[in-house]
Amino acid sequence: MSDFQNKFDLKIWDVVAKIKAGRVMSYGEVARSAGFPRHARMVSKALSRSNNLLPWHRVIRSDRRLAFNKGTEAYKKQSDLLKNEGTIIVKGKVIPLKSDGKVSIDELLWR
DNA sequence: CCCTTGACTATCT
DNA sequence: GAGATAGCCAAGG
Repeated sequence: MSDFQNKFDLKIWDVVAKIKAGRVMSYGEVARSAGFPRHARMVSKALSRSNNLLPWHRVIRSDRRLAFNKGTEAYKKQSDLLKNEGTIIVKGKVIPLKSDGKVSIDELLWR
């Protein structure tokens, strides 16, 4: 394993581990938050290399769609994990929760 | 080295 | 909104 991967993975995993249930972050946001701007694509690799004990399902694309292709097992698994913690998905897009933990009615009606 | 590969993004049509 | 397109950047062949 390269030196880069070692440091990168640790920082990325650290950020992802701190995403609260019901909340999500995009690959780019995670990368920036970890101190690696422009490394969104690397985040996915760091996650695939992880122990799988972290909330990897809370990391989605910047347009709020899941990164996997609809219909795949991975897609189904991720959406299940998200739904299990109260997050809802409408028209393929993850609806963010408000700070009080409830779904914004505006977000719902808007689509 | 050069080329291809992504669990990506921002910016046009 | 759906495509296409051009950046992005470490890894692996």
